[in-house]
Amino acid sequence: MSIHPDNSTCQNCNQRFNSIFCKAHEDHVNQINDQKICNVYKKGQTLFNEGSHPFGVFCVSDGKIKMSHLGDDGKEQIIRLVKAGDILGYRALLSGERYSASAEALEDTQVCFIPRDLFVKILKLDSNLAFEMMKLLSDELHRAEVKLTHLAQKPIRERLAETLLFIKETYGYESDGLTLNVRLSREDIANLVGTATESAIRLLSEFKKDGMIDLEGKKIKIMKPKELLRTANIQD
Amino acid sequence: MSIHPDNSTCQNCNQRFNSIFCKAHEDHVNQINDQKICNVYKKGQTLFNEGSHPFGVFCVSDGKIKMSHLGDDGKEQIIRLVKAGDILGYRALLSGERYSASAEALEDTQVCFIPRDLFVKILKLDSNLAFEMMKLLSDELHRAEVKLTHLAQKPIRERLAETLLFIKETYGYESDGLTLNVRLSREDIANLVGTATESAIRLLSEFKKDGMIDLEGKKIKIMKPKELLRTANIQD
DNA sequence: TCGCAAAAGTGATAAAAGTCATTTATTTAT
DNA sequence: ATAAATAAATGACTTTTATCACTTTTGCGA
Repeated sequence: MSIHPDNSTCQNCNQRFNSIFCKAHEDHVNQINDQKICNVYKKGQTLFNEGSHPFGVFCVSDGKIKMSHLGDDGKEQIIRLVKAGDILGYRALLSGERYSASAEALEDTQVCFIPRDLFVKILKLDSNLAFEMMKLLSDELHRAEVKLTHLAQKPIRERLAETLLFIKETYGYESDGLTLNVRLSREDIANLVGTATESAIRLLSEFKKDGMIDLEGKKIKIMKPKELLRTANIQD
Repeated sequence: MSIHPDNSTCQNCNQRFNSIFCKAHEDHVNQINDQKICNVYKKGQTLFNEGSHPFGVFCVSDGKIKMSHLGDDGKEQIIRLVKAGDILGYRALLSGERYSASAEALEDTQVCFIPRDLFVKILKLDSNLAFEMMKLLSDELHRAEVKLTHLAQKPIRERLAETLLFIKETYGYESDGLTLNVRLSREDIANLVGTATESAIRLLSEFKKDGMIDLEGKKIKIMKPKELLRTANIQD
């Protein structure tokens, strides 16, 4: 992954109008551009760890990241999949707490860091940005509440189908229009669904046998999206 | 429950400095006071229903409310317990969506309604209030993510113990310093834990047999908080 | 205060999901 | 290119939890 020249300033970032900063004042974007620190994280590298202090927020210009909690017995629960245009690290910063989740690159990823003080200052001055932030938090809260309800009430089969569709919504397809545009380990998929790795593996095999998906190593092809949606049994 | 004179204006509301409006500008509080509409909901009455449109936010001056999602098979999942000083209805309003949860009074409850336009206007003008709102949303998001992880990873026994402690944190004790200051049906407790009603009943009996709690109808006494905490097996 | 409906409680059973042990396949590093 | 390490897959078995059917208790309205 190379850093494209046109992507090296916030003003020209191809995620500019795809991000929370879409309605931010131009002056404020310029200030962010002046103070931001860009960085590349290799696949598997950690952006921050549960328990450490937030010094700012991260803005993803390219790549993919997973955010996860570590459960009491050391099992990881993936709580969010991050894509280009997303920001991360804001939850702990706004709560005034340490990070409650860790962030790890799922592939080589390019990220800009915006220092805490600048971000807070602009959030205070720019009510449009503040509103976008509140909307983002509200949407995330909604997602978390729905997931929580499904974890409490739906069987793993339905949750796995839902998770595959969620991955599709988040990262989309490769150019073939079938293959999910991310490589996740079976363990990651299980930690997204909230189940044992073996259970996720078994159900993926079933889905393949039923012809809903196709598996080829870590590639997952969605062959019958409608049947997958029916399997997910989503009402809302 | 009578309406206390000193409680009838926002300025004198005993929840004034216990609420999100603690840092709001005095002018803005006065405006809210002019436009607010106070109301009493009897036990079991509904403030709003999943699927309907939000026209403002509710601010609780006295009483208790449960907020819940209806799962696909009609089973309710309680996602939040609301107490005096809390606001509710902001999630859908800020997302620009319909309510994703219903709110029902757990006892006779006194609530003020703040119209949408006024709330949004003040939120735009008052960056202190906006920050409090962001903090509130971030805290709720954190709670939801932790709960989600525990639903995915912890057995029901631990989740029930955690739920009892959560009820204690939210509503506190009665004057005896032992009895949880709320009456919930076994079904409500099960819907909070995320389990079948029968399972909740069975485990509550076990907790009683172990001497951790005492049960007397809907009264729940916490006899051994430390052992309950140990049973909850909380690391964070 | 009686009678009825709803809630609480209990037991038996079934289903769902997790765990453990082992094999097979795939990466990764040398 | 090959060995070692890691991940995926599979089967047998156990544990957890839900479901169903039923009894008992409680609370509420007529």
